[in-house]
Amino acid sequence: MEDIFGKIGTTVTLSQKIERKIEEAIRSKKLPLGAKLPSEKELCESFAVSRTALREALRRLSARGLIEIKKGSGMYVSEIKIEDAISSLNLYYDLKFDSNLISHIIEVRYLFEPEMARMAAKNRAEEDLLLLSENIKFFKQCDADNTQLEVDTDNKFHLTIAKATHNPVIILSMEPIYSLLPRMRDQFYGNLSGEKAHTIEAHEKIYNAIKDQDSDRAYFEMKKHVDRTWEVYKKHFEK
Amino acid sequence: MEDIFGKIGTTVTLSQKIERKIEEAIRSKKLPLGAKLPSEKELCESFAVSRTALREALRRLSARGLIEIKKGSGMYVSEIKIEDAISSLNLYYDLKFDSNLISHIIEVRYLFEPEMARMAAKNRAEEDLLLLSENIKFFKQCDADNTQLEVDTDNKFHLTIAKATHNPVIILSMEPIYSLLPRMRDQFYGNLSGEKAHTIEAHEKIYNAIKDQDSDRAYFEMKKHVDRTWEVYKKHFEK
DNA sequence: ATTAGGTTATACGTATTACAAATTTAATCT
DNA sequence: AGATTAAATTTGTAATACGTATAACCTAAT
Repeated sequence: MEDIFGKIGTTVTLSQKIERKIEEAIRSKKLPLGAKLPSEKELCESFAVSRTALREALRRLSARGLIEIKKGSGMYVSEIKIEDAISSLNLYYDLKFDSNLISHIIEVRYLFEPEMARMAAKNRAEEDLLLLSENIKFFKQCDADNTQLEVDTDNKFHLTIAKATHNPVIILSMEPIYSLLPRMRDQFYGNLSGEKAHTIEAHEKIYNAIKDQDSDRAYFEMKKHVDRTWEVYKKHFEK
Repeated sequence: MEDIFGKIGTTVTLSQKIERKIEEAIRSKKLPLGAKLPSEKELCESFAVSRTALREALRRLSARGLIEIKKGSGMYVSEIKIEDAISSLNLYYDLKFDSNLISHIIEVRYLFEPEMARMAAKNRAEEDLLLLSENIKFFKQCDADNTQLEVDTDNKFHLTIAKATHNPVIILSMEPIYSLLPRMRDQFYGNLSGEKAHTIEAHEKIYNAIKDQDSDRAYFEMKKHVDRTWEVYKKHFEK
């Protein structure tokens, strides 16, 4: 097929082209982490573009976390922070947030948390145990009227277990999900108050299994726990 | 705590302030999805800033996928695409990619895929079955020399199962992981050739279980499959 | 009445120039 | 040598101008 009349007006703007070029240099490690980019003036000359177009490209790159711009100093290749990596995902969930998404999130927890507890039992460090036990203690003496704090503490318990897997991929994958749970508080966690005693007991059993590095028991106890949470959720949702 | 000597030179640039203001308007739905933003000229007047600062803010927002800018037409609140949401995560993984990350990814698959197969068996549609069966057929008649294609096809099989759960949260969480697997091809999947017969058999068993909506069998067959993959990986890695 | 064609107003893309503000570097002084 | 000051460098903001894409409107020919 001859490409005589191929597209001309692809409307890929100049600043986007510049953005891609610099991004490619970073991805290919030609610009290693922490490296200082040439100044705006030099880059303008290299690319033969105006400062306007160049700067708009740089703004995009900094918005995505690839570079850090320091006034008066220069521009540096930045290590993408975890917050940057998941902020887009968080924003996505934030805008898509509705009851449908809630049930999907509950479902994911129901599905994955037992396996995560299993891995946490294998890989947990002393530090994780400390965090978990402190969390339980705090949860116990938590003001019963402060539902919000209770739910957040509960949520943190589960997130701590995710982190105790010491698998960064799991942590990154699950973090956006847990950061969404506080938003679900008002939606249905209101009737959690009657569950407090059970929650404490369940958390303690899970904690002990993880402490003993008993993977199967950690799995089993967590499964029991999320199964019950699931029931509570369903019951509440039927109203 | 008195904030007498709080930071002054936080160097929050003007364009960042503008960015936040517009972002907040979008998050709070004051600017609903698809809404047309005021023109640059009007926004400049509203915020009382120069076009330069405003445009740099807009570039950031568009880089993050919150708005879409159409030359000659205007700027519109954009539905954040899934690709936008996970592109940051992909970039993060891309830059962090090393043998350590590989083993963590394998571990995550090992951990979650059986449960995902279980859910897929429950929720799969006819369309999913078609995709899976076509994938298996394609894999069978795949040129044995073309390792790359084989691995990608294998990868796609598992991604299709993730999608067959019909849980968008799972899909979003797992997509970045699967998009990383092709990069692992050259690292260790080279010795997969001897596994082709087994892989086909395993995939068929998994497919049949999902087709029959036999959740437990889907879980079991998938677990057997990933366990073996794990063994192959470990064996290869010991070399 | 419909449609092809052109006109015009609007809106975003790029370029240029100028100056402000923060930082770094170099020079100067003690 | 160390501290202080001055100069140079670098990014941030502003203002103006022109290019180019889009959409709405108008006109004339079919």
